[in-house]
Amino acid sequence: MSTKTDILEAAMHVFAERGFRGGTVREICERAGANVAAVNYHFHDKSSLYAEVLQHAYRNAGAGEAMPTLADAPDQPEKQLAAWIHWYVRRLLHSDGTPVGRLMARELADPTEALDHLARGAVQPVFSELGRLVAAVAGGGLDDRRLKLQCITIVGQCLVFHSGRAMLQRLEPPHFTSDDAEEIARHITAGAIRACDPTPLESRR
Amino acid sequence: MSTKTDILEAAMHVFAERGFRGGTVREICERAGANVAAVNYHFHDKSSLYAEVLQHAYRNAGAGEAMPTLADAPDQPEKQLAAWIHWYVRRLLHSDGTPVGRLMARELADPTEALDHLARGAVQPVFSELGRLVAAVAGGGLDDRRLKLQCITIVGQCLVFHSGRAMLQRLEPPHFTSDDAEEIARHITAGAIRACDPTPLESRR
Amino acid sequence: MSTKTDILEAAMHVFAERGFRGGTVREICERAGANVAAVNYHFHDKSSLYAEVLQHAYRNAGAGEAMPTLADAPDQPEKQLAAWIHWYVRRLLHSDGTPVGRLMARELADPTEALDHLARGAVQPVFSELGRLVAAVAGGGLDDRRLKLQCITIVGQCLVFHSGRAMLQRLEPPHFTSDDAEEIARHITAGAIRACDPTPLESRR
Amino acid sequence: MSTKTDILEAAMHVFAERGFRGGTVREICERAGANVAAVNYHFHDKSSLYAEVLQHAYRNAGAGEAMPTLADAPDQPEKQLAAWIHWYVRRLLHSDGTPVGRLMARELADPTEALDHLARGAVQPVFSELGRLVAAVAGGGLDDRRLKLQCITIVGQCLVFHSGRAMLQRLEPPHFTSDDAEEIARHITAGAIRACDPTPLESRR
DNA sequence: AATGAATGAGCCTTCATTCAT
DNA sequence: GATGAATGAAGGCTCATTCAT
Repeated sequence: MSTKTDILEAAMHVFAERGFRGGTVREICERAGANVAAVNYHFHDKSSLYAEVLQHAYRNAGAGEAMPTLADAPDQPEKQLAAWIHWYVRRLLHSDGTPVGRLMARELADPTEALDHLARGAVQPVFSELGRLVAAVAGGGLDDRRLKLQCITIVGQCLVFHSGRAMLQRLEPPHFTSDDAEEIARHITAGAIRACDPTPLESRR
Repeated sequence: MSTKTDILEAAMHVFAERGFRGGTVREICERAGANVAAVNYHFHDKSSLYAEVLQHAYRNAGAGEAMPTLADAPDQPEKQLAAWIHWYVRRLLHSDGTPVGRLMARELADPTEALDHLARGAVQPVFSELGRLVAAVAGGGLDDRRLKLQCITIVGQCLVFHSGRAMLQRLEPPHFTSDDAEEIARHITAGAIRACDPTPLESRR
Repeated sequence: MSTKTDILEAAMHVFAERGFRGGTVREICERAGANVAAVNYHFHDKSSLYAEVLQHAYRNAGAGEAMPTLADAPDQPEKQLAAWIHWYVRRLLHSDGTPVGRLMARELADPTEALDHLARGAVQPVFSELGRLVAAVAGGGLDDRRLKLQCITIVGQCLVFHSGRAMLQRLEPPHFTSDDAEEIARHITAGAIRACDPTPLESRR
Repeated sequence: MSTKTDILEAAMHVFAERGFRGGTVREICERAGANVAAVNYHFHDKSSLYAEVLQHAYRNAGAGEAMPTLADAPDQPEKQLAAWIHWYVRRLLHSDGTPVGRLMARELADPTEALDHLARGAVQPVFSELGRLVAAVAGGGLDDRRLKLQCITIVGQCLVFHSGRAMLQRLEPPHFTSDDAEEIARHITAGAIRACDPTPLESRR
């Protein structure tokens, strides 16, 4: 049983680094210390292996740290939202263990059927929790549509530091790295809390 | 001269649909009605063709509309920032004809050397203009680092509606489409302008 | 294991007939009854296959007979030198089976990196033995430089009957063939022994 | 008419350096400052160009220095033979102008129909002269067959320093170069004169 | 349960040649 | 007389997959 797991682990890294097409069965098997035919033997297909890799990666993704929820401190929504954003940014930038981020980015650029499972299984709960937190911070001042917009833009602000990494490195010589996770999180949190202020823009003047 | 353009156009679509590795020279040439050797003759390389496709796509993306700049109305920075964001979101979501978005997403997920040229040549000026606009709106109230953070998060909020498209479709049944460009742009603009307010968060309470 | 040998054998003939550039992997594999990918699998490269072919051919050339050495009869250097020359000429002209001669001639006319290996691995020991024989016949009467000159010219006299074959056929209607190996060897030997005589040319008159 | 000559000249060098198969029409035309189609326009074929190149090369080959003949000094055959050998070695090693030697070596390793013309037109007269010189030195002491053997081995000794160049460089660190032409020629001459001595080998002891 | 050998499809590229101008 | 654009055939190589063991 060790061989199968070894291949899964090796494939995760290879696919993350080179993509589905770029990663070769030979490299995966070499890295796993297995035979070239092992992939076809254990997973029938390169595609099937890839699907299992995505599942495996997502299952092991949240292993590191528990997601902060509103339920943890129902009376301190702003603090919890800040904690959530910080947690999310850290998760994106510190890709120490499993390279979920890269796999995810590739999957978004070139969706396969594996994305469906991921959406429902792994992303949905995280996104729902963000919805609850934002709603609590806004205190009911946002309708459903604006609430969703707000959640998406928060996620977008976090994601850009990961998915736009390659471009940022080429754009801003003193670009942001994983060391700046806290600064980034504070910036996004501040913007998010202000945006939840139901007061219309004009009346603030 | 038509053959070269035909190949460029065909390659743009093929690369957008299948990626650099997945797209084959044969398919490109077939689509362009040219010989397999034509790519080599006109572009020397598959890689070089890809690089030119990226440049071509990015340049022709905003071909319809000129980018709003601060210089167009120096005394109305907020209006110009709003215009810029609207322009940028529209550009991302209305990919009529040229599939810039997919090309860029793929390139970011799996950078090739073509990204270097693109960053310096085409992206930098757009990003710089955003910096000028945000600085003007903030009225000097932001230091350099916070200015950059703000620019990146604005771009991130726009991008997520495009790059996260595949996920949003699977997450929110009434998801946002290109028809909602204006609503999205308004939301992002509002947040951006509030974030430029130099008043500390606490004092507003 | 048969496939690998089959390919080696087929490649030897194809390369001998068409040269390294002219011989195609496809033709080799067809001749060996193997798949096109077999070359890559067993030899990694067309070049590597070529290198192995050269070694294989040179090694199997003298397979029938062992090279005569001075050590075989230390007190009869002239007889051993004669034997060596006879052996060498026969080896060149009787290319039964392995076409070493053509391979070598091509390689010399258009050296590849395979020549380096060949020189150090296979040719050096043969040439060194000739040096020992000539030195013994000369009885110490030749300095190092003249010794080397003598060895090279002996080899040259043998080689010309093979490498110049194509020209000799066109020059001398009753040209020399492999049947004349013994006569040729005797002629060269006689010249070589006279040349080893340390007496200056003039004093013999 | 300049273009045609330019191509001929360029092709001569390219073919000498890379061989017939290795040299590309494109490189030749580039070097000649002509269009890619020029070769086919002026010579119809790559093969036809090659044939004309060989002819051209041989015609210009002896341009440098006149061949020493017996007729120049009928009473000093040894001196003339020495001069002839020296002339021949120099011609082989000093490939300053036209690279005839390399073209010839390639042609020998892989004969085309062009070799027939060369044999009769350029090589035959040179070889015949050598025959006359050797016969004169031997003073009638050699039968026809031994005479021919002797001529061939003389040529072989000269040739090996050119055709075996690549191997000699890899075999003897202080190998012989074109600077050593005179030393080489003296060595070969000495051997040749001794070999012409009709006295049987045994009687010299 | 697992493997080393072997396969066939397909890819990028090169090259001599042709053709309209 | 000469050329730039375009072609088609072929070549080396890679890769996922299969098969006998």
